[in-house]
Amino acid sequence: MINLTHKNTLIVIAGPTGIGKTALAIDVAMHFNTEIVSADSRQFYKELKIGAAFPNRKELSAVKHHFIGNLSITDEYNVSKYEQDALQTLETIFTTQTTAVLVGGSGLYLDAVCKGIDELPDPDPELRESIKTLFYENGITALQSKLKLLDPEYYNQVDRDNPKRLMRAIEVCITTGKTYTSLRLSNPKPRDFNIIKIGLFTDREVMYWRINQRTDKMIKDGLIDEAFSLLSFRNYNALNTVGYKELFNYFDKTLTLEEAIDKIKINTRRYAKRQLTWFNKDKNIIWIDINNIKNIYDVLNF
RNA sequence: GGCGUCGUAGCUCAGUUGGUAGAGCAGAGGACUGAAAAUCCUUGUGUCACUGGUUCAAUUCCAGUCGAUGCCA
Repeated sequence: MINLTHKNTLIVIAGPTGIGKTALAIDVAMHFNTEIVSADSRQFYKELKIGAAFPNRKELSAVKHHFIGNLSITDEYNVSKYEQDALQTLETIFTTQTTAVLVGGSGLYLDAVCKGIDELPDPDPELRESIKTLFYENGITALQSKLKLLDPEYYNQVDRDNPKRLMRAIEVCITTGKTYTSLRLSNPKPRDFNIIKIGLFTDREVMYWRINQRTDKMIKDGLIDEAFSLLSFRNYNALNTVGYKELFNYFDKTLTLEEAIDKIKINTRRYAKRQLTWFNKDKNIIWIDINNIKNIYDVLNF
């Protein structure tokens, strides 16, 4: 049992994909008669209903959800915008409620709400293009030597073979005229609500079995048609997503349908593992076995 | 039934002119600040099918057995 002050409370529900976060969030939100804020970086996009495992119609009508299908795949969006949007939504919810539910599998997005992220510039599309061009034409070593000049300290810390991170750091240095290191403070921002973090887990075997089942169900529910209808948008970041990229390869005939489905399962498992790596680092998470899910109300009995 | 080919890591296979073996994939672990379902890093001991024989030494050569597969009947 957790002793809380008079402040409002945010109940965070985290965990790997397919573990049952959606159903639990709805249960908890109904219990507290409140609303749900989603922190799933793919459920934002209204075109990804099947592949991003949207809550179904019944679930959506049972509890008010925020950030489900609120964007289009062609929209530009990022964690920083999400942080602002989510905080504003929470503020609104807290005008009438003392409790709110935040649920999702995107660790970075969850953290953005819970502790904020540093003040950094949004990407400048033109600059980003030119840095990409540098990379495509001259390779990773060009990025490395550029970053070494701009921010030797960060250069010594980054995973230097990771083009995305090198590019972002270079981009920040150029647009601000400062080093990325000097801006990357990792200072948690104070929030004026209490946070209780719940993590859902189960045996690895069961988790993988659930993922496989869910993938097969998505296919049955029409994932192939959904992906096919989005084929012409494949270059948008929102479609660099498990479930779609593999089916695009099937449409390209570089994979058979069976291979594509297997690949979706494999990539989903890996995604789940990466999520666990992220969440396991967070010592504030109270872990609950999905077989004893009702225990959550002992934890939340405040 | 005869002849041939194959049987090595969870899977697909490489290799050892005889000194007990290595890739890809899968799996495992990790990182993570405006692309995050993204991106990146680390990680390979297994009765070399079984039983005998030759040999200082066999997964490797020989014989037999079993299993797979192809061709002929």
